[in-house]
Amino acid sequence: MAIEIKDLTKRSDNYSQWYNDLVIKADLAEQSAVRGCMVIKPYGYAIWEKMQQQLDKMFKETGVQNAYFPLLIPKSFLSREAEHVEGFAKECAVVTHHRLMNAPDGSGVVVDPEARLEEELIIRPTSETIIWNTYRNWINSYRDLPLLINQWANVMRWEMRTRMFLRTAEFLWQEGHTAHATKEEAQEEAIRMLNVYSDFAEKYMAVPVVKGVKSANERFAGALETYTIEAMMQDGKALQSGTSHFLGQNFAKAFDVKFVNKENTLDYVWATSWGVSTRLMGALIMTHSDDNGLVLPPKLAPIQVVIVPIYKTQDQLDEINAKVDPIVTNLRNMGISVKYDNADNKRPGFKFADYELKGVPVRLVLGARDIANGTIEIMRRDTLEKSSTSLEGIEDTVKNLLDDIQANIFKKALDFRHKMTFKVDTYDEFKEQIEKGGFILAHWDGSPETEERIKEETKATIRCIPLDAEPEDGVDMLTGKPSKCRVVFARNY
RNA sequence: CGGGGUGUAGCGCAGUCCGGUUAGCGCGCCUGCUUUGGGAGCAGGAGGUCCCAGGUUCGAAUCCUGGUACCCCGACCA
Repeated sequence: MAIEIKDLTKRSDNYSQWYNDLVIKADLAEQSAVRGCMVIKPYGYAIWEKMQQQLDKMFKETGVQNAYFPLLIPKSFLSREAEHVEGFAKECAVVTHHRLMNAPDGSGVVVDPEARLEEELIIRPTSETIIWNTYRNWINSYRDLPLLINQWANVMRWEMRTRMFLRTAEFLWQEGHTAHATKEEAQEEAIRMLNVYSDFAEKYMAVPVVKGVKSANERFAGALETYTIEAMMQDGKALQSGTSHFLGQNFAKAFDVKFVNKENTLDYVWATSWGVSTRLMGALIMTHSDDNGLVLPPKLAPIQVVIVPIYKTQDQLDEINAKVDPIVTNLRNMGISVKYDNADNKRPGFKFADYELKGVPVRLVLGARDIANGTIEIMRRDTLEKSSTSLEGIEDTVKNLLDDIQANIFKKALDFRHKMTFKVDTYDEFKEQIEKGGFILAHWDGSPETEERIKEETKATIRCIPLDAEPEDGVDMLTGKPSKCRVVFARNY
């Protein structure tokens, strides 16, 4: 397959264009023919699969099981929970007919007007309603609880403006939906899953996140409490990367899901839902990448090590092949994914640039010069540093380097976030700083009106009230009313 | 739904103002030779409904009318 490689837009010139360019040139995804939708290409999907596998493993370690629910939701389900329908009604795709027919004038195919559905079906924007309608039949007694279910699915939200991975009309995600006997248990579950997400983001994606709780304005439609992990992109904007909701008894009441508790009385169950999406791909790309292309954390890179031979003759290639084969075998036995690219239809310089663009963490280069010296060239993608190292023990060198890169890119991102986080006490300072990007820690009086006004005037919203926020008495920078801790303000994606 | 912009080869574009050879350029693709330690060079070749419909004209990618698609900036949102 031909890959057209041109220079990427520079990050500093136009951050959004750089991002868009990168997604396309690194062969992750492309715009589809369908408005606002995206084709995820094999390389992009391979990264998503690595994410899925790890998340799925982490979910199962907490006792969650996978299941699958229908794509289509009867319209009436959506209106059962008032806030929920209010939150999603404006962005739903609706199925109204079930049949096509040949146009009477022979111009093609038209919708058969006879085939109108009695009740329209909604393409799920999220699955709370259809799942809770199902849970009514699954839950009778406290012995059926907790019910911990996750589904991997696609959902559709008819967004006005879309950006690849960050906001597409259709996206892939997982949504967990749990039912519990007590309020406390459900709240614990919501926090537990938030911690799973933050562990995944920080330990696997190498993306540092702030854990927190959303203000009422930013809360999920139908939730009593929404928890979030917020990451900072390289342009200083925030990206909400995962959410976990404590839903109280709202959905249980809307769908009449009752159980008999230990005291033999009937009660509504307590619920949570939580999800992360292909948006995490956007977070991954925007957090680490540079002007040479993608930088992938070793733990999620589909190819962790690429080996490129340099040769003039077939004899030289044979000799290099013989040296490389055992290295490939040894690395694979260590659980490291390796690509030996000895294709002779591309020159080494092209391969170097191409694998850098694709974010392969470690590159090994072996040529006649190395064979004579018993060395091999090793390059790390995060810093682009090259060095010549002994061929002896190269497997351990690679292993250590992968670990080092994983730690280094996390540290780099965390340092950046610290550098771009500011404490601000006056509204004038706030307005000045928000233009420069970053997270702003400021006091807030807790009222939706104040938040709304700040949003209108500065486009900044409260990303979250950090869970680990230290109590600190202060006053709201706008209203002067008392505040007990600082919250995180930022502009966001 | 407001405000801008663009539809010309697989991709990126010039040409349109001021109508006139066979519609061009770069990248990619195919063939051959030479190359290979940072995105190869040379030679040859293939590839077009100039978004669609109608109009003006001897003649339309170019002018006029209508349509359509997509992109960017806002509002909405993970």
